[in-house]
Amino acid sequence: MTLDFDPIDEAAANWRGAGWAAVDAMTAATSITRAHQILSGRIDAALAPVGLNFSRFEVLALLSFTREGELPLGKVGDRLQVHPASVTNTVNRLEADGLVARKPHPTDRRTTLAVLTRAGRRRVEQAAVALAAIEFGVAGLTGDGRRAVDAAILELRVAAGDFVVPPSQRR
Amino acid sequence: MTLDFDPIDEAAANWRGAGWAAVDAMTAATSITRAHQILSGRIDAALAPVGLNFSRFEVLALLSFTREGELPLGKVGDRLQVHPASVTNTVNRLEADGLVARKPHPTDRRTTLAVLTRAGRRRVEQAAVALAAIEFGVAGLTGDGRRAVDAAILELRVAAGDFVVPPSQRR
DNA sequence: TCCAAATACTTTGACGTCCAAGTATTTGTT
DNA sequence: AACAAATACTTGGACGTCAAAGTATTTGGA
Repeated sequence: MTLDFDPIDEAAANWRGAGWAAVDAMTAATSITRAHQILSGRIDAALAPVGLNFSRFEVLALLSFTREGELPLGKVGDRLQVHPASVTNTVNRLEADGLVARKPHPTDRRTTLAVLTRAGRRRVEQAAVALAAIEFGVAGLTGDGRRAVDAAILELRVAAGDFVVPPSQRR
Repeated sequence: MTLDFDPIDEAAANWRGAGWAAVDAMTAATSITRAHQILSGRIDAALAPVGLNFSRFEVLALLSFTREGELPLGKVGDRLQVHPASVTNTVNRLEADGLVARKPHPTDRRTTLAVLTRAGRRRVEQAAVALAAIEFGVAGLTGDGRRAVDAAILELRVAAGDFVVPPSQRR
């Protein structure tokens, strides 16, 4: 079911017709929402044969970048910006698949570490290859388009307080 | 917990360090994913006091743009690009709140129409005001940024086959 | 030293999404 | 006319997300 008109253009026309405000903001928000839908569909499809989904992959990748291949669950949530309950859930499933193990923190007994297993490391490599092969779902975006998206969204993320730009490297 | 570095830059550096491919594609995909997270959080927060969430709002808005305030459920799914099961679910809830009613299609008994109620029409107006007030969550994006996002994502949507540009209006 | 507050994680429950399968009805062919 | 295929929607199940509440442990005063 492919439409023969741009549904976002159509929505914008409807909003104007109804006299509703912030039409340009609406189209930007809708575009981003739809882009996310497209990407996440493609990414999960590419990861399914490898036995992962995007959240699980993100956790494995993050662990693989650390020196020891381990990180407290809380840090994982902070880095990936996901809710603690989601981290628990994701790590449960990774653990059930033997890709990660839980290990007590050596000095703080409140804390649990997620440790990448041998199998987890192999798996994340496969997944990275699979994702690169589909260009992370952004096939269809030119280099310029990708840079434009990165730059525009950087504004949004900074405004949302995702991170503080240190005074030394403001652009 | 605000980081003092850009987690996406950090991820890009890690990917390069690991020798993984398609780093620019990865950052574009991650940016879009994060932008979606930010927007959907803000939008749902703005709609909660009105008693809606974004999916429900989208259905009401779509109905409000039609001449009769009604549409077959299938059309709703096509326009909003959501799964039929999600439409059923969303309409169930809207119906439970008295914002929409189901009505049999006059000639095709397979088809069910969703009809906007008086209350539904009032509610969608309130919601539109609430969303305009927060600029659909894109506060932080300049006009240029919004246009850049729209244009770039348009490429992506066309490439994904969201709609076919009629030969008469190719740009 | 003691204890309230903060921190770290898990559990439970409400919702949202999708897929796959099931029911009802209509369409298109033979 | 008969019936297989397509269409429209619903149902049930698997998963993902978040919020709120619960448990355990550590921290930071008084």
